[in-house]
Amino acid sequence: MQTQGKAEKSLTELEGSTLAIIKKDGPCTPYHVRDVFKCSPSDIWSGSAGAVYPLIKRLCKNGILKSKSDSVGKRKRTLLSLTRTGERALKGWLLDIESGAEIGLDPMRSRLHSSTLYTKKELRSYVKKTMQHMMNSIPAPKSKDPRVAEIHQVWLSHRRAAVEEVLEIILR
Amino acid sequence: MQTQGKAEKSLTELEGSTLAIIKKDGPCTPYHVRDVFKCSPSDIWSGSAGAVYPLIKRLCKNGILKSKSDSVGKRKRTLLSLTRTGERALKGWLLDIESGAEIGLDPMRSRLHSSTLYTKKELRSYVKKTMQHMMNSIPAPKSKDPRVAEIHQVWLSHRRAAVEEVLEIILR
DNA sequence: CTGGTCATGTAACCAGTTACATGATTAC
DNA sequence: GTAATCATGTAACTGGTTACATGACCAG
Repeated sequence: MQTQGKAEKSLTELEGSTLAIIKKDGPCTPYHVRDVFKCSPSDIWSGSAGAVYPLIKRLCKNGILKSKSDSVGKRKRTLLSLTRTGERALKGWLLDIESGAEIGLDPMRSRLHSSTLYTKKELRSYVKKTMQHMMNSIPAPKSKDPRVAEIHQVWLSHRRAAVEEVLEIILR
Repeated sequence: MQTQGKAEKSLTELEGSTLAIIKKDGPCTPYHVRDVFKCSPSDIWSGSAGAVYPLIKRLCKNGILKSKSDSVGKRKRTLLSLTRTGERALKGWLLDIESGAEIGLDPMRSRLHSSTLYTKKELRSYVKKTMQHMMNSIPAPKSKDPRVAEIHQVWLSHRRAAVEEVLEIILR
């Protein structure tokens, strides 16, 4: 039983992330939101125009976001911010236990669950190369907050540790 | 430059996982493939009929899978196996470094990148509850191989460790 | 004056979702 | 006999993708 009038179905990951970006980076343009997704370390969200603009239009229509026109010189733009409903929805997303507990998608995990399809040699070499590639080429999300980069590195290290421990189990 | 005649675009995660299932579990039905996805620890793939049957039809048409009719009593079914092309495609997927290095989607990671939107108390409590929920209620993929359950537990523990270390950084 | 960035959007397409529909077989 | 499971599929919908298109502004 919600106290809400409307059905208030909970936000998707893309919607929640979008609201979080807009909340953090103040009134900002859809272009900026796209940019954040484009520079994110995961390639799950391409941040394509065809995804972001319609999404934002939808959120505005649902009263989650409000937009206001602005211009810098002759160049026009739209500044987005959260409505009160939007703030509530974001809070709900941030504190959603079921969703947060979800293990999501990890391509290496999928592959290791099929470890019987590799030879041991193959697997060892594959894991080594892949983890090397990850450490060298997955970019941190760009942020003014210096901790974001640090946190990113911690994530990568833990992922590597997990993969290597699983590899041990498989090979032992 | 491929030695292939056909374009051979690489498999998606769902396609690769599907081939891996069929390869591991011998000639099997689409129904079985669905079942594996339905019981997987991640809810990324629902294993809905509307996803699996068309996917398999597609893979058959592309010469990746071959199907053969079978019946148990009056009940008809289709048994799937990989073609030679399919074996090659699967190998390619299993050994794809770029894809394996991808960090994919992790709902908790997304949220922790927006840690400034929580109060410290809120965040501590959220993480604790969420990790508890994960350890208690994310099912291991069902498999005859006993290591699969063990590996699953290792993954969960590492994920918790990662989340907790990141939390330390945020709160310090 | 050219290339990069800021800025917004659309169109065709694709792959997944939920919900529906059917029917045989097996276990209680 | 009835509920669960095995088995296959479709239809309407949703929400992403790539590719295309336009235009202002700024730095060299």
